[in-house]
Amino acid sequence: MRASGFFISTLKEAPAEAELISHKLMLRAGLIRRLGSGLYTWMPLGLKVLRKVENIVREEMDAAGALELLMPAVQPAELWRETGRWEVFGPQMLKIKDRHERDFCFGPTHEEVITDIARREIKSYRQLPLNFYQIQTKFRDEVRPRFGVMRAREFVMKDAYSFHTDIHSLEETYQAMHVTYCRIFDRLGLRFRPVKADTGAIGGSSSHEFHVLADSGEDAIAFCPDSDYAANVEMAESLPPAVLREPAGGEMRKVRTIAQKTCEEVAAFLDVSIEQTVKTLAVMANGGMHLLLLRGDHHLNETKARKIPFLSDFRLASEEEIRTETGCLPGFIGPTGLSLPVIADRTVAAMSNFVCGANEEDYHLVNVNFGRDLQEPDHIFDIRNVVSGDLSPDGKGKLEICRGIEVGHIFQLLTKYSEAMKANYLDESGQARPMEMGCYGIGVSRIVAAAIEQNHDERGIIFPAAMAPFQVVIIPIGLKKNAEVRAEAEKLYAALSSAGIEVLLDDRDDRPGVMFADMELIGIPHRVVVGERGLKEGNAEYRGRREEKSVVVPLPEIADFIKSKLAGG
RNA sequence: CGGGGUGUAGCGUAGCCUGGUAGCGCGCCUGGUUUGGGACCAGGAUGUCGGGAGUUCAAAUCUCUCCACCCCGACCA
Repeated sequence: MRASGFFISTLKEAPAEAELISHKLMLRAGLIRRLGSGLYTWMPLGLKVLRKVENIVREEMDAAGALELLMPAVQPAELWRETGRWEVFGPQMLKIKDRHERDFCFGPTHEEVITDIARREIKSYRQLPLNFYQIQTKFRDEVRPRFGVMRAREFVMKDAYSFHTDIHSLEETYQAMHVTYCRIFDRLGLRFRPVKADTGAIGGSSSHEFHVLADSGEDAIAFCPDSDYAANVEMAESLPPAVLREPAGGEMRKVRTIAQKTCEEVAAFLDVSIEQTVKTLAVMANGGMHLLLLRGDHHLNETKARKIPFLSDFRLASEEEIRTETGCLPGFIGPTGLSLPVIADRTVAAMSNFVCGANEEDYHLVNVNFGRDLQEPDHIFDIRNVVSGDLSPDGKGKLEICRGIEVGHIFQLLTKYSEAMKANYLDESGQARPMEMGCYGIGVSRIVAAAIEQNHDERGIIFPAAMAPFQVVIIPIGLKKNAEVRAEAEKLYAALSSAGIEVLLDDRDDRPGVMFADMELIGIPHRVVVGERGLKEGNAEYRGRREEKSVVVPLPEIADFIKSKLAGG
């Protein structure tokens, strides 16, 4: 490709709307342009990158025996009413009406459609297992689209759905998809980690998310450096402390803590560590107030709390409710002297001589102990997020926390959809049985942003080879002025092109600095400069995108030199 | 949806408090000189100052209202 016949549209300054580095770079490099909130055009350059990702996904899915099809983006409401998700999915679904006032949606996902296909087409156990996939545009009316294509409303997704006679077969495909996903992300050159995930509203048993590791990731991941344990922080269990509760020390005392409301403030004010403090959260659930106890530096995990039957409908109590029940303000409440049910986190249950609110404005209690100053907690549960340094649930070390961008998610749906939609097959004995199902998603467009998030420097994008729009750029210096430069650049361009290498000839005849800066911003992995200076000695210059210095290569060798670089040399 | 903020040329922005003929950098166009890290000189084009209403002799500036976008939070197969 010649730059003069292509469309390169770079920006020196990033539009103010972009916050995240990948978003800024994608706009500056001219990969994408925004049309509206969460709506992006993939420009020719960006589309090349997107297609690279799609093709790798396609190749690996095909290799794993999955079959590509393409379902409609627009789906009739009837299907969604069958599974009850027309209402359940909520405002995230873009609902539309056709000219006959019939309800449709722009598909946010395709379980209903594929299950409809399955029930029509699959009759016999002899046809199973099957795994269908598509690469297609989805629309989810996100509460808050942000970060460019990272969390856009319209986006490209690969979604696969498998059908089985039994759970054993489902497990096999699930494992095969797990392996396939690892191969895909490996080929894309990404640093990633599969993590155990909450199965969420979609239901089913097992579920893994695949996260690209990046500081800007939206999800927190707890992982154990000494094993392959990794889980979404929402999901990771915090084990009870390994040490037993220490014996009670001095008398409980009431201390004045004027205007010191948060545990941080109280700890600093009393000059004790925050690990000695207990925070009390008042929640309304099951028709009454409950107190949740957490160590001062820990955070409530709502998902875990909701799994406790009598807290499933909890919400934080209002200031008014707290005042009525405890007689004081939030910030000074504590578990002593109240006849409200107390649910202690496992860590709190093992604490002694702690600091907590006194249920009196501007006062806290110190040296508080269960069994002495108040009764033992009514319930002990794991209700907090794990933090760095916690014991790994697999018993193999301590957890660390990192951030990740979710680029893949695999689920075992079991018969949730096949039962709702009567997708049955006949088994060996002629019995109708619901198919077991699995579902496997990859956020294709998001991968591009995630890759940039993970691979960039102050000059711009550094594309992994597998998704670079071009592998090599030839930059001639003085193209119009110097016939020899032109001839040699063309010769090299022809040689690399005919070798099937994706090469860009920057024939814009701009100043060298402009061409260098553009190509570095765009992130082309390999660069060859052909200029008067080198030609005098019969040389071209090569520089890798990650390298600081150029190397001089004799002209007759440059094509082979590039080929060996592309081969990984 | 709650809280905060922004909207001025393609991009980045000044001006707004204290009302008086809209400015700068980059980009773009023309001509010339340049050509190894985002050139220089000369000339030029581009603005319903987000929309509407109001106050005023006069509104980018003050008031009201609507819209769009961004940030934080809640949400997220």
